[in-house]
Amino acid sequence: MMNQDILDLEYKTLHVVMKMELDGVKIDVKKCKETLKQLKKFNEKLIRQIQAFTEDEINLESPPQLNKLLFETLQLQPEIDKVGKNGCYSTDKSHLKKLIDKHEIVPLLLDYRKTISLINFCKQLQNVNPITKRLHGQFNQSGTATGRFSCSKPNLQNIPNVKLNDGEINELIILESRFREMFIPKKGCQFICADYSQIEIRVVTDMSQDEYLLKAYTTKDTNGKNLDVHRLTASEVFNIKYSEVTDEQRSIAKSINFGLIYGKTAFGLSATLTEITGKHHSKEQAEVIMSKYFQRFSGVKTCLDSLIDFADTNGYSETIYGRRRPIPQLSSSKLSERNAGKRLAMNSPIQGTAADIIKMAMVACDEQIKTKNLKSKLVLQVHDELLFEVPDDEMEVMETLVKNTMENVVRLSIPLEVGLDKGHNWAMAH
DNA sequence: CTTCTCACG
DNA sequence: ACGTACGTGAGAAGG
Repeated sequence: MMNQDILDLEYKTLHVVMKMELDGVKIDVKKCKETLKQLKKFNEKLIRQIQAFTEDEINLESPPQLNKLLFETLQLQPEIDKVGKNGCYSTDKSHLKKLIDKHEIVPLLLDYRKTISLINFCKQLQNVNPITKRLHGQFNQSGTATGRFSCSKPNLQNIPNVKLNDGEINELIILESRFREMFIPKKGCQFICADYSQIEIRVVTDMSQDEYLLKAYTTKDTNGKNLDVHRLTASEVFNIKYSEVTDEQRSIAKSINFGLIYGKTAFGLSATLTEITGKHHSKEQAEVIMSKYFQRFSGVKTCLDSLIDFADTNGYSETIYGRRRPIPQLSSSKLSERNAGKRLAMNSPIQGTAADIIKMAMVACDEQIKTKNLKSKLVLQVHDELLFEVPDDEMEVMETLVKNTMENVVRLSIPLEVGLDKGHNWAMAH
């Protein structure tokens, strides 16, 4: 039986979600069509270039046919890779990237894949409702294992999110960066986009009461700004001064911090290290870093262990607010299944608590908007982010309302921080 | 119906 | 010895 608090939360959320679906979101269909045209042109060119390497036409969507082309006709070496269930070498992005210098067809294939994916996004975004002229995705409130939403028809939670660097010249990346620009507020309105900063790591901090994580979120640096968790992690793990952490070290620390949320192993970390640094890292090297991490962040270690213990004795995991997820894998006779169960036992309370918090925030924002008689509307939720369509004359009130409501909807032992952005499209570029 | 690939958090 | 990072949805191919 579900915890009554969570049940109440779901009932309140239901109402908010219903309005969000009915209101929908406005799409710049013109921009979408123009982008589609350019993508199709780009795609046709790529097909011509790729087919130049093949005798007879092959279907690029077919992994077996692509395998034949790459590893038989063109004689590429599939690098130490294992075969999948169909006896194929994987040709996904990460594997193709390793072959990028081996043959000129590889970058073409990568671009081809991207254009196909972007073309499909274009097609989906044009399906606006003929009456409302807006796009009404379905935010599925029940069904996920952790308490998150999912979204379908179309899925509005996986729209490409690419920020352009200055001087970017890659045409595909530029096209990709347009997708969030296609989401626009109705006339007389702007968007406010509010996202929780590192909410999952903050949840871990609260659950673990880890000394160093608490320090990261409660002390300020010399400029009066909050410490950067990843930088602090790097300085602890690599035994260096906070101010002397390099970008690469910070990046490694970041992948440790996110990895721990998923129950990453030394094997997985070694692969990440190899990718980040471009130099091979063994499992043993990764183990040294991991043990150093858990030695310093011993509160995190204790916390993760007790999450596993809890799920082991109860058969389910639980968020701070009492949302449960059954984890039958923990009693499996197969070790690999039990290990998978342990990862779920660590991850689910963390991801689930974050999901609980943003649901509470959605309800609280909705109540505030109602009592203040505002016309602002919630139009999208993307796990740790809320997008509001706000009339110009409500901008000022809404900015403080949204930020304060989200940051104070629950009281953890460290502050929750919300980043706020506003603009005339979802990309907030200008 | 399953597998692969790719987009998001 | 075992397999190796969690949670989603969409589209295409192949059995």
